[in-house]
Amino acid sequence: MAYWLMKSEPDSFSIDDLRSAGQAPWDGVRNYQARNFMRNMQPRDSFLFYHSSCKPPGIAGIGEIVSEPYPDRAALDPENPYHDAKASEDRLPWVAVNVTLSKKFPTLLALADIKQLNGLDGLPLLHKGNRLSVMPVTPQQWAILTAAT
DNA sequence: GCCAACGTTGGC
DNA sequence: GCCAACGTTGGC
Repeated sequence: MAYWLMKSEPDSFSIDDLRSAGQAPWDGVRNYQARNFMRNMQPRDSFLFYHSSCKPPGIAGIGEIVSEPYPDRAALDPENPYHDAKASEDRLPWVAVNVTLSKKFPTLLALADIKQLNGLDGLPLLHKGNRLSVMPVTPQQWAILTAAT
C-alpha cells in the first residue's frame, strides 16, 4: 500500500465536497509527472488531501484511492474546464482515480506548520517553486505528517 | 495583486 | 534541437 499527497483548490473541490459526494473522481490532472504517479496508484492506497491556493494552504485530511487508474474522459469534453483540445479517443493520455474520504482533520495542518516539522526535506511539497499536484509520500513522511495533527 | 518557478509552445 | 515567449501554479 502506497501513500500520496494530492492538491486541490477548495474553491473548486474541497474536502467537504468529497465528504458530501461520498465517492468522487479525482480528475483534471494535466501534468505528465503527476499523471505518471497516478498511473501507479492502486485501490486501498491512502492520500493526504491538500488545499492549495487558499488561506491558509495545508493538509485538510486523509482520503483513500478506491479504483484503478482509468482514462480521464473529462479531457474530451469541450464544456469541461479540464478539456484538452489535443486529446482524442485514440490518444487520451490523462488518467483519473476514484477517491473517498477517510477522515477530515479536526484542524487544518497548515503549510506554515508543516515547514516547522523535521524529517520532511525530501517532500516535493516543500521544495521551492514546486507545482507538482500529485506526489508520493514515504511511510516515514506519512507518519510525521499524520502525527502532527 | 505580485511574482518566482516551471511547463509548454512554436519559430527558426 | 534550441530557446524565447507565454501561460499556469501557488505562496505570500
